[in-house]
Amino acid sequence: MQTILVIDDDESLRDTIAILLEREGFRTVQAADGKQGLDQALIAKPDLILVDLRLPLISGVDLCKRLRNSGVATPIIVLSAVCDELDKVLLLEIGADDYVVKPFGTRELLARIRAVLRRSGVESHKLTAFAGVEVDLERRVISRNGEAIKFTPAEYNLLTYFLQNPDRVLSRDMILNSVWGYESFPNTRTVDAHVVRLRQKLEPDPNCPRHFLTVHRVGYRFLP
Amino acid sequence: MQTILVIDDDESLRDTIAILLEREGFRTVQAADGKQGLDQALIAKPDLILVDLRLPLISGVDLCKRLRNSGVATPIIVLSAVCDELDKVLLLEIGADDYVVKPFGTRELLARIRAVLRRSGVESHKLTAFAGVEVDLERRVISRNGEAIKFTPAEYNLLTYFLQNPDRVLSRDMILNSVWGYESFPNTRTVDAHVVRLRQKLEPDPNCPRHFLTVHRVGYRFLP
DNA sequence: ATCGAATTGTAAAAGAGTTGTGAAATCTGA
DNA sequence: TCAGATTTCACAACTCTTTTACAATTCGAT
Repeated sequence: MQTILVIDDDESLRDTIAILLEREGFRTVQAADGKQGLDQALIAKPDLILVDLRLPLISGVDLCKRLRNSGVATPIIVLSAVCDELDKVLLLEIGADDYVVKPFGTRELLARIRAVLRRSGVESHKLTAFAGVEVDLERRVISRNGEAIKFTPAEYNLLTYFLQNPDRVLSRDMILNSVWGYESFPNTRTVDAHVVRLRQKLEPDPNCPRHFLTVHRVGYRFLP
Repeated sequence: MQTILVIDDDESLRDTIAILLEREGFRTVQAADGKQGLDQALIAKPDLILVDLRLPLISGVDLCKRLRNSGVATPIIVLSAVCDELDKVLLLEIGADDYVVKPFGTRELLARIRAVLRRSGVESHKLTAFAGVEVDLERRVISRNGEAIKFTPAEYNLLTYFLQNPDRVLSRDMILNSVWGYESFPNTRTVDAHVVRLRQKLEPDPNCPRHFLTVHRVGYRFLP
């Protein structure tokens, strides 16, 4: 769960934003002035900071500067009541990632938060299975040499199971239990059928598998 | 020359604003109630609308909703006598661009009008969903090749959710939670029904979707 | 080495489940 | 009450999964 720090001296706006964010599954921390904000930014270690430009004690601009100077890389979105005071160049210089002009729509705010989080987040949830083949768990996309390959749900589940258990001998029963669950009871041959399809889609030469190996009389083994 | 429609039941206030605006080089059109206002908004095609919240016949809130629902993207500034009745989030959800609390200074009003006009002009808040289709989050207007398309609230919400989560696999449950909220429990087929309508309205060929893709046994994925 | 029983590879058929969609039922706000 | 929006339903169309059948392979015992 991601935490967002909201720094604004307008309590009702803070609450509105907090409710909105919590409804969307974020955790929120609030601060009413720049000093509190700075403290919370360091203590609560939020994933993103929403900060008003005009703040008591320490202004939003100073807050950004100080955070950046202490090596805090948390993404920051600046809120501002006045369009004109938003010197975009300045904002970027002090290390803000985006800005929103008040009054703003909830959807706009959410969209910007998501965009910034996505940009700043650990760029990509990509996982390299083996030479040329990548699996993007978040997007549920599998690609070879950059080109997406279509997988059915069962194939996808089986592949990710192999990925999570590389280099181990996996019996058909283990595979059935882990991938198909305890509530369905397919034939063990089902596993074979799916492995065949994984090989056809992913092995450079499906006739001579180098990654999805058979372990005779036991099951299979995945070698990255 | 830019035209501004002023909707307020207080005739002397209307006149004051009109004189002020005309002195600044705007053309003005007036309306005394919500019904007239709606008519004028459609007939006079103003560049901006100033509207009081409390109006005879049709309230300011309804007026906004109706305009946005009929695909009118004209920027709207809401006037209100009471600060408290200004639920800012609500205002933005119904598609207002800014608000001014009565009594207001002429300088403030002019500044806000200019700011809104500037924003709505060049730096529009339009977001390109995909080829030919634009979504204006701020005004809740969706258009294809410049022509507005009517969307019901549920359709609009679903679309913006897709827009905010491009290229990700979204399960029906995720969609229900995010778009419908935790308090209603519609059937998962409801999602399908709405996706169908999005496709009918937005896909070049609804029979062969290129943007609203099905992820079998999981949900959907939006591809810009 | 060779045989044969067991195991695995594989295409294709059969089966199960999912999605698309129009229409009906239900809900909701004016 | 009515109109529009939303949700549910029913069934067709479709995709995916599982099974099946048979060929190919493995491997231990002759």
